[in-house]
Order: sequence, then structure tokens, then C-alpha cells
Amino acid sequence: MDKGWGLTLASDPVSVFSSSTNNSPVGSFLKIKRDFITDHNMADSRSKNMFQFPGCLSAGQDEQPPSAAQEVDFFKEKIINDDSKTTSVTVKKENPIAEAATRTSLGVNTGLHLANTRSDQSTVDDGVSSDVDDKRSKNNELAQLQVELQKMNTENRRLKDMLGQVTSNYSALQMHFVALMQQHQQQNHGKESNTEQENVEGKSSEEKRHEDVVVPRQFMDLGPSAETDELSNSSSDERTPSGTPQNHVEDASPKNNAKPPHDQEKSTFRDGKRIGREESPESESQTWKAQKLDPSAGRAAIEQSTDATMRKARVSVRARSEAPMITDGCQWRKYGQKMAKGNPCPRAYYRCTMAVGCPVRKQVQRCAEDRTILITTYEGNHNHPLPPAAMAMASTTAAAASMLLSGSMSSADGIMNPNLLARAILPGGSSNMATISASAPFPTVTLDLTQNPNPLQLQRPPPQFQVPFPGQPQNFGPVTAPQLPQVFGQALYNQSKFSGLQLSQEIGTSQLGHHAQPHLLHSGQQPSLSHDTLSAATAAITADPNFTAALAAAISSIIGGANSNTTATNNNNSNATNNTSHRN
DNA sequence: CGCCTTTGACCAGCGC
DNA sequence: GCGCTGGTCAAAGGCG
Repeated sequence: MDKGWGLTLASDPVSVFSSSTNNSPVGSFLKIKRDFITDHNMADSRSKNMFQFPGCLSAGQDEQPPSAAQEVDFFKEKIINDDSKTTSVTVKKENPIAEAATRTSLGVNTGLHLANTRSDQSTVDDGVSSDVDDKRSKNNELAQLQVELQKMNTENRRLKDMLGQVTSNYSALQMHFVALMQQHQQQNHGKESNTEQENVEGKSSEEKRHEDVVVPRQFMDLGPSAETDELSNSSSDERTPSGTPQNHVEDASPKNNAKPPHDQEKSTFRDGKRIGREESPESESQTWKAQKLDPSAGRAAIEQSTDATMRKARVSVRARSEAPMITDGCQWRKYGQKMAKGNPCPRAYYRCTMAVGCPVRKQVQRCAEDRTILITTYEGNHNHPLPPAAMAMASTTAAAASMLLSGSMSSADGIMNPNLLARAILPGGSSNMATISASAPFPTVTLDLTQNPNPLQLQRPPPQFQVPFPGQPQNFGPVTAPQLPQVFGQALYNQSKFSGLQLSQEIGTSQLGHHAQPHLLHSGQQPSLSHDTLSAATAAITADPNFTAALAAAISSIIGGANSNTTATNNNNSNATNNTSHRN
């Protein structure tokens, strides 16, 4: 896991070399490398430096300190140890060479050549011909190790850059749907005040300008989605969803990438689901039944368990509404109604009909205590692009579910310690707005919109947020803080923090707030990027297999579509259902 | 005519 | 095994 990400290995070689002045280079190198691999926390300054200054630090240490220190060691040890430690002498001569190779990005052959050259010199000095082969072989090994480290270091930097892009995109999407969410909220709850109404209208008009922007939801589904790509496409027993949809969403994006978002939206929502049915011979309803019949379908046990957990993740939204159902932008079809135990009000079951086979379900039930409160429980993620109006709620629920699953998968803290997740969602002491149900059969995040949020929290977001969305050049203009719904804004903003992917709050307020900077981590100059945040992010990434898988998928997709940065984070399982048109 | 809602029936999971 | 409960299916009817 760690090695796969290469994050931990990033600039470590530099630190290794700089700190290995007194010991045998080989021994110190191996030792530190081993420690580094095993130590995920990396609380020492070395690790902090690595994350804080991914690029600059590496370069700086590559340039001067290591070579100097090692040269000192070289002569020193050579004088002290004549014949007894020829091996170590050779090795020490190798490190500077390897570093030189690192600095100049030399290939393997070059490094070997240089190593051999110096080893020959040392051999001549020693006059021992029998050790030449050993020296050369060890030099070769070391050179290869150095080259390998160089590659990993490079890869790590690239991953960091990508992580920065993913993070910024994720942040942008969050802010977008957060803004949309407020619009929805206010529309649903009626115009309570003229001032608010004006704000809503003003924002609505602003957002209508960008209404054509269908933001792919791949980032929203980072956690669970990537991992469930294969699951959804395959057919395992899942009629649901959380995983399945994500795939489809991500699948849809690649094809859509060819089109500008504007066209994408039009083509996507102009046609109804009928076309979707025609285009997808295997309708998902059929797939569902087939999946029911063939539950096993050759899925790994881990995947099944993961998917099962994801399938059961739910996001419950409590909102005051006189209407029988809150308007969340999606089209729903009622397929059942039951009298739930302990509640005189019937529970209605809806499924999303915006796309064929969309696995999203929702249950609507009035609160027994206060019947003005409508409890809407969402399950699953949409497998189709969403209009902006629907993006808000869908993204919110997806993000909340993702957060919940991300926390529950790896450490079970989300389940075992509900307060942790609740505070992760709303750390500002407003945990009453978001609760995690630990005893429920399904991990459930409850977002309570019935309570007025703390007005002070309005001040927390940056006064103006320019969405840094490289893939969406048009973006949607600056979104002012007062437009952000506090509940979802805080929830998502901090949930990302919890997941470790998102930028720290300091970044969000200072960096993103000032100007769009897509490559936050790439710059390596984030003074506000706290060590704790980075450490937490690293820990979260390394600790949560799902998260890492999702991030890996996202990054891999970025790599695959690096040139076209439109919706580069989509997983690339092309799926016919994704291009199915959707009625809007 | 097609879509949607209603509603009884059916199924699966769980606890006793 | 039985009953309870949650969730879903599907036939029937309503509506535009």
C-alpha cells in the first residue's frame, strides 16, 4: 500500500543520505529505508519536511548537504578502514555518484558506468583484485537501488502533483454543490424572508449562467467509487449501489469528455430514459434481477464485503417540509409504501428515474415526533449525470456516504466512535446537525437541516471562492460565502478533511480563497499547509484501503487523461449506460 | 397510451 | 421453525 503510493518513499532518499553521515552508507540506507517504510506516521522533522516541501526540499538536499557529508565520510572511512571495509568504502563512493545520477536524471547505465569508474579507482588504490567483482556487483546493486529510488521519488512527486489536482478539483466540486444546495434549501423551505429570497434569486441567476456545467461526480465518489468500479460493472449481487453508480458515473464521463460540459449536459438530459433503455440492451433492471440470481459472479470476498457495506451506507436528511417529498432535483418514482414500526406515518419508497437502472433509492417518512419534519434517507449514488439542482443533494449524500464508508472501512472509527465522524462532519461544535448512527443496521449519516446553524459558521468559508477547476474552464464564477449552506458546507468541507484527501481548512480559507491554484501540492510552497493536516491526510490515505483505491483510480485516470484535463478523474470503464440520455 | 401511484403480495433477514 | 419487519415487486387503476 505504502509502496504502491510511493508517497512515503518520496523524498526519503534525500533524508537518508543527509542523515547517514556517520554510518556505513549501506547500512544506514537500508536501515532508514526500512524504518521509513514501517513508520507511517513519520512524526519526525524528516517526514514533515518531505510533505511540506515536496519539491523544494528534495532539490535542496539533493544539491548540497548530502554530497558534502558523504564525501567527508568517504575520505574519513577510507583512512580509517583500509582493507577491512573495502566494501563500505566502495559503497560510500557510490552514493555521491548515485546522487549525481539523481540530480541529472541519468539512466541506469550511466549510473553504473560512473560507479564502476570510481570503484576501479579505489580498487587500484587498494591493489586488491579479488574484491573488484564484489565491489562492482555491489556497486551495481546500489546503483540500481539509487535509480529505483530516483524513479520512486519522481513518481512520488508526480503523485503529489496529481493529488493536489484531485484535491483542488474535489474542493471545487464541493463548493459548487454546496452553493447549489443552498439554493435548493431555500427553494424547498419557501421564501421565509425577502432578503433571503433575493439572495437566492441572485444566486440562482448566477448559477443559471453556469447551469450547463454538469460537474462530473467522480470526485464526490472518491472513496467508495473507485473501488467498486469493477463491482458495479460486473454483476455481483448488488442491486444497490453505492458502488455501482459511481462506476457508471465515472464511466460516463470519459465518453463525455470528448464534448464540452455544455454539450454534455444538453445531450445527457435532453433525451429521456427511453433512449437510455434503447441504448442499453441490458437494462439495469434486468441486470438487477440477474444479479439477484447470480450473486457470486466471481467477485472477491473482499470486494463483496466492501460493496455490501457500501450498499448499506445511507444518508438521512431531516428537513422541515410540508410537501410530501422534498425537491432535490431528481425524478423519483414511488414503488412502495409501508407502515414502518414505531411511526404512524407511512414510509414511502422511491427510486430515481432519471436514468435507467439508477440504483439510488430514497425513503421518505415523516418524523413521528414532529410531522413537519420530513426524513429523507438516500441510498446509493446516481449512475448518471445530474442537473445542477440535483447535484447538490446527490453530491451531499454521496460525499457523506463516502465519508462514512471511508471511516468505517478502515478503522471502524466511524462506527465505533460516532462522535468522531460527527465531529469530522461538523467539528465546530454543531454536532447536533450531523449524527452518525452506530446502532443502525446500516451505517447512516443523518444531516439535520431542521435546526438553524450557528451564524458564526457563516464566516468560516472564504469570503470569496474562485473555483479552481481546471477541467471546467468556465467554472461558475465566484461564490460568496453567505451563499453557502452552513450544514452541507461544513459537513462536506470537513468530511473531506476527515478523509484526508481534502485540503486543510487553512488552505481552503487562505489559499483557495485568494486565488485559484489548481496545483496546491505541486507548488510545495504552502505555508498554511499544516504538518498535522498532511500527516492526517497521509495516515488516512495509507490507512484506508478504499480511500487509497479510490485515490489510485482517480490518479490513474488523471494519468491516463492528463492531456485532456476535462474530466480526467473519471474511471475509464466505458459503460453504455453512462451515455444513456436522461430526461430532465 | 404511457407514466405514475397505489397497494397487496412476496421475499429475505433477523430474533426468539 | 415461526413471526416480525423491512424492502421490493407487480398488477390494477388513475391521470394527463
